[in-house]
Amino acid sequence: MNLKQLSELLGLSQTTVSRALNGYPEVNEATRERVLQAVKETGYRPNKAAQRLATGKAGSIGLVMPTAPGHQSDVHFGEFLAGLGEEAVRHDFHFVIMPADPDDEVAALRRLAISGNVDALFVAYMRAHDPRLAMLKSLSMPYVVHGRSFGSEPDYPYLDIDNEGAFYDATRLLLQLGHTRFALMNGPMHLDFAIRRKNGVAAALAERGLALDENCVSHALMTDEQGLLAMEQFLQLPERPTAILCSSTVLALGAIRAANQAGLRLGEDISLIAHDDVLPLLKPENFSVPLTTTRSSLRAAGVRIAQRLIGTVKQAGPFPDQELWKTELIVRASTGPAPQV
Amino acid sequence: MNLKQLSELLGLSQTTVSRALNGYPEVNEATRERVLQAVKETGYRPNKAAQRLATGKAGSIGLVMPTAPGHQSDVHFGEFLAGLGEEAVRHDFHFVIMPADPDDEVAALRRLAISGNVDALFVAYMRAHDPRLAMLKSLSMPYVVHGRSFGSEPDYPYLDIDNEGAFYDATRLLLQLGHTRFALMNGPMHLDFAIRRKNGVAAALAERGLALDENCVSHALMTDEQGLLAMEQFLQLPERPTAILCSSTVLALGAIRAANQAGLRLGEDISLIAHDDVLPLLKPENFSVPLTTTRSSLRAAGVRIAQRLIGTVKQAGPFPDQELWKTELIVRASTGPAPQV
DNA sequence: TACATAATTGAAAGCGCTTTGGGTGCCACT
DNA sequence: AGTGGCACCCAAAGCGCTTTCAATTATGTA
Repeated sequence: MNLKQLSELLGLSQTTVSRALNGYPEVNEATRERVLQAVKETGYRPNKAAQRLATGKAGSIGLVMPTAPGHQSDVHFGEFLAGLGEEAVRHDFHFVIMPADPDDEVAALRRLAISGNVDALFVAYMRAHDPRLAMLKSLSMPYVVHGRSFGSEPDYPYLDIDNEGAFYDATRLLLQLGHTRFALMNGPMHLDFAIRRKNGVAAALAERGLALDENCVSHALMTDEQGLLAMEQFLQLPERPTAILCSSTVLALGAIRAANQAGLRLGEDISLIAHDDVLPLLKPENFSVPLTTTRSSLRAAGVRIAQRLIGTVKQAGPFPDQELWKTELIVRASTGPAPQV
Repeated sequence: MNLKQLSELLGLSQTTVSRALNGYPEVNEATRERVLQAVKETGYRPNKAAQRLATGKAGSIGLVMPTAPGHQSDVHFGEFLAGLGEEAVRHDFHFVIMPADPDDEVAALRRLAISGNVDALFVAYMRAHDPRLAMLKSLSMPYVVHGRSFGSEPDYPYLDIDNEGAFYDATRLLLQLGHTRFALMNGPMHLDFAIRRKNGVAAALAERGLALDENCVSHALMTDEQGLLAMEQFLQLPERPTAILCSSTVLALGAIRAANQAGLRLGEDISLIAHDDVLPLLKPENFSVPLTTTRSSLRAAGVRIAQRLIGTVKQAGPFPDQELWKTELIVRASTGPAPQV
């Protein structure tokens, strides 16, 4: 069933039927009713490809999903997608997800953009000096970046959390508790958030005349195994750290396992603060020793970015171009006074 | 840059350029080279919407993502998606993901199908007597179901794991270890896999003249919190179970926390077998007491389903219509002999 | 040399929709 | 009666591609 058939069925022109469906004012209410009725009975749905071809709009936002045979799926991705979806469903938008090898992301993004399949783009996993920014700017298609790109002029639309502030605050808390030996369990070094978090820690330490020992910094994929490994290394250091900052609750999972295996009590022998993306699977309050965290909901960020993206496509009013969300510092049992030596 | 511009640039007709690009044999190799060269230089990419309109094919597979403000994102979804993506990227396929309220899934699937945006459909989270099956059959669009629908004639294309067999085997193992009091921590009751797993347990117990006490069966969302709750209830039973079967490692996470809090030693006071979807985040071998599991990779299932879907669209068939994968029973430390009373 | 045949290329129709640029009545006002 | 304005409706062009059908040139064959 297509427009032509439907209009013939109704004895109307395609024009009128199309107008009736799209809410144009110049169609008689009675005929509009008739059309709507016929749509219900026939189950007619406009062909999206044709619609897009004719209007240039498709009601879809595009994103690239990094993937490869060895590539681990990322819980954070799913959670963020849930947020995007929650908002998209309200506007009858859908996603076009282009899987792409992580090495091929710029090209994949470009292909996606000029494929004509999407109205707007979303990009995440930002790196320092991210090459995708230049490409996006050249594209004349709305986009929003999740995160920022260290070293690039911040003149692009983004939503980010205050990573530096979060880790600055967390570090200060630990300093106040008397800790002096710190370790940072971070995400991959090239990622923007990792850089900023490290800077936040360093800044807070510097205020007390302390510095972050490079041996006490790990950069790795945010999996529990990497957390375990990193923690094991930290614990073997001659002056082992008593305060651990952790870029994800996933890493914390492994880190805590390592600490337990070493017979250390969390919140007493060793203190830990993790960043919490509010993953439904890993609630810090459910850890056997509830975790002190810096918190910011990834899902909420997804919702907000979808709002901005869809709003821009629909030309529904101006949105702030740059948003920086503060995180909350939530104190639970995994932090305590530095142990007396 | 579109076909017209490109062909003018080359002094060729759109026909020839199109044919050159799509690998038709009747075009001179020299001109094909010339076209390919121009494509490289200009960065031309065909408009997918137009392509789809003209051919009816779009190189995309569609799926519905259940979502709603309160709806928890599901790690399993992300992992499965990673599998689909791994295969899709090899064929330059993409996904169209339609977020939809869980109550609206049939309609959403229908909308997606007739939107003309996708070449094939994938559906998961199958229920007993699933209403989507009838709809899919009426659609004349390729689809593959992940899982099956209990109570429906199995005449649709699916890939499923042998849930009944898995839990039958697991139960038998525990029986052999001398356990007699069993509990099953299952997924939501209406889901197909939950029904079959329960049947598997019941079948194995029946062989020994045992039955599954309804008080020892929980049906809940597969989150760690629900696992905790369910376990707490089991432990309060007058005759508390010594053998726990768990539909997911996520549930097991909570269950184990509850057991620990009750001072029970896993693999000694209480034995547990969980089904392992091979989530990168939750490796059963990394649990403080490594978990005995029935294993089947969700991601591998994603890859395979993508293969079948894409293969069917590309008519690179034929593919088996029904596939039932056996699971592996992997014994680790969370199972031990039943404690002497 | 003449003619069938193969190898290339093009013109134009069509995919299903939106939208521009007219119509056609009908009414109120001069 | 003539004019302008309104409320409705329609024919047809166009979005960017594929594909049918036809035309042109090159290559053999008798």
